Amino acid sequence: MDISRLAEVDSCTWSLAADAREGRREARLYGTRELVAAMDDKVLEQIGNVAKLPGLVGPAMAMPDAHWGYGFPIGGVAAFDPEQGGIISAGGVGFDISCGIRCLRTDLAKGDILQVARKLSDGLFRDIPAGVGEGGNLRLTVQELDRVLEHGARWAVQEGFGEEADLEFIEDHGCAKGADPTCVSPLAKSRQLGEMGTLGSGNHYLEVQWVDRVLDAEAAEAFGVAEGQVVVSIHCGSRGLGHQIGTDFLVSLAKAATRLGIALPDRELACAPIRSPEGEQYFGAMNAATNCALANRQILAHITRGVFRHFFPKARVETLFDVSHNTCKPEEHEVGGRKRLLYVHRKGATRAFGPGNPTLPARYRAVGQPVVIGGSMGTGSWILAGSETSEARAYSSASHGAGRAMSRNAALKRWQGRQLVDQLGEQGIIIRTRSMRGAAEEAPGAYKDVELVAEATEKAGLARRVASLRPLICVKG
DNA sequence: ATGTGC
Repeated sequence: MDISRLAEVDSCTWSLAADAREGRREARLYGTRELVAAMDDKVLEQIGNVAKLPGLVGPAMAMPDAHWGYGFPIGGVAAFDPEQGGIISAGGVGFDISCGIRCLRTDLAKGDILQVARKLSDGLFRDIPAGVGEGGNLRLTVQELDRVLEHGARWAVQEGFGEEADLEFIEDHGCAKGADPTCVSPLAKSRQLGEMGTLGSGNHYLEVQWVDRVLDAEAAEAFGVAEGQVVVSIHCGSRGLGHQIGTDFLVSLAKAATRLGIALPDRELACAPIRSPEGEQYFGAMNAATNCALANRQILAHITRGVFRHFFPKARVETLFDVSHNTCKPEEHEVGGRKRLLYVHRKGATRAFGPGNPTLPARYRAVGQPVVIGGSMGTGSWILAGSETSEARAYSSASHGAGRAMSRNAALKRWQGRQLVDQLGEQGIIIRTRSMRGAAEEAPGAYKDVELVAEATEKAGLARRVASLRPLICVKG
């Protein structure tokens, strides 16, 4: 991107000035000069378009891992005031509603895994349903699914998938408020009846990792992680249900925008006022999809525990945290000296509440919310903590991953899946997948350097680095 | 992201 159009506010903050004639408010990109300059021009165009939407409060923002998405960039954050005509947008949440990462900490050491790595990868690959259209071991009725959509991970725990103690460490304690299954189409529900407890495809994965380096000893202790310790990260979302809701509401919100005379800078930014029938219906459906994703990750965490217990009967496998990456949440934030209720869209961005936030588990409250930056296949990941400055910087938001640097098609031309899997194997990283095409699309080289993203996230004041993770086993969707 | 794509 041509950064000469941007003002350098500080070394990690780049501003596209408001333009009254174009009806555009400020757009802001966070990241080092190198990361922002390497982003596609489309990121600037898209975040500039978001800055034209009604009821925006503060700048439209892009996180350091941002890249081109549908309407909003992935890595986009924007807050809207419902009392000022603020909108809600399906493109601002993303198709995979509440896609996110469940992070489990174990009391195992890297050496324990190395002794059984191949067999453990067999067990995970056998028991974790993964891949396009891959069904799970559950078949629900519509009535049962409605309970999933209302109660989220709580439903899963009640059904015997996991432990009550997991719920404290899930965003919203495992159940998103405002879910309304009656806003979800029969088609969206039917697509999900056989897909609870499945990983999906694309960038989704389950990874067994070890803690390579601790940078913040106090936060690491609060999070219960230490160097050499093994953790498991499960990255997945709301599967067919969330995708169908996104598809359904793009149409419904576009009609609402036309009816209400909202000028859309891009038709992919279909949206409706938060206080409108279509806006409220999308909010109800989106939260239902969030509960689907939270239940999905809860079931997968339970399956993972089962596989680990087979090899390590006494191992502790506890939920460190579960963060969503694709959400729109009503939150109170201080703007101009007063608290305001805002609907914060985070698309490919993590909520990152800072120290002292009363909704955080007591164990983490003093250090801030755990934030997981998921790396690309076979590279590193990071655990961070929400920082004091995150609220003022980005309504308490941070990066969610390495972020793509190259399209899937470009990656397919450049890499071969089998070769990548073999190369990573030589580095001691076991990749298990049913799709070599998917593996090529997910080539590490098609992503930004996660080290640079994590560093920039900290420098930009969005979250501070706690511990880096290195992969041992990766089950790819 | 996706019973991947009209």
